[in-house]
Amino acid sequence: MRIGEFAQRVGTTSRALRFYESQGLLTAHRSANGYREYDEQDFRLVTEILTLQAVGLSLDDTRPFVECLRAGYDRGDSCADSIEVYERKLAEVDELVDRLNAVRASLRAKLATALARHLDPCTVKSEEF
Amino acid sequence: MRIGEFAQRVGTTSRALRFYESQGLLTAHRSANGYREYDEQDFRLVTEILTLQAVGLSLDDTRPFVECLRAGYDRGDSCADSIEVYERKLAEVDELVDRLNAVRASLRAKLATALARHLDPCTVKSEEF
DNA sequence: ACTTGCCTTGACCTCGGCGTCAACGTTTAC
DNA sequence: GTAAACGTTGACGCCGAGGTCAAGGCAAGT
Repeated sequence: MRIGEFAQRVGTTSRALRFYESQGLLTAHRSANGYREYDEQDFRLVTEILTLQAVGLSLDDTRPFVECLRAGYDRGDSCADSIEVYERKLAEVDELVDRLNAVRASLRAKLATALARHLDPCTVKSEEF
Repeated sequence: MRIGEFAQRVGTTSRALRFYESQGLLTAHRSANGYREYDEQDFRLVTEILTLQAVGLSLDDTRPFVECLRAGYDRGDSCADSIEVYERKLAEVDELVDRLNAVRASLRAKLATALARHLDPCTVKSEEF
């Protein structure tokens, strides 16, 4: 199958597929005229990439999963490197959520104080922050 | 005070100050030789910018706050536009936290499944995902 | 006079993940 | 035969918030 139809079936664009290839994630076969040809295996690789991106992994983070599939495992996360990425990413997300919760609290406090001051500019003056 | 010392005192860099000026957030006075001069008012403006950036506001989002201060209010969030930014940003953060929590759950599930499979490849086979 | 250290503007670099365009070759339908 | 609709590579654009030169102007100490 050629790149355009393949891209549509797998749910991405030709440009993205060429980009993944330029990053070394894919290695497309070429037909006689130089056109890229994609098969079932490529479908699994690209699906893995897109699924992982959807949960926030960077392209580079998907590399171990893709290599794991290419090594013959039936799942991208059957290899130790992939597990490590899961764990690292999970820690990153945890930390980000914590930071964002702090930010949220801070924003709520600022908003509440500003609104209070807006409603009653005199009584709130000296106790803020 | 000139830009270098001012930057150091307020806790940023000369480059950042020039950038804020290029974005229309600051309007520095110039001394006879063309050097920028900063005063107490600038200190308050820049402090406001940095404080808001620290809680995740974009530079552009700090604009209403800065304008509010320049309009003579003693707080950057004394104006309606600033309050709106608080509310919008708070909603954004809320949504982001929700999304990240979903991502975290998904990652945890993937990790748990992959680890289980790793430990015991046979029993887990048909119940995953 | 000379060096050092500040200042000025302008312009390009960074990062991720492609989008978009240019200029050209191939396949396919009419 | 020819035009539409594919494909190819290469190169530049985008987003935010500045970093990092480069080339030159000023001020001050020795």
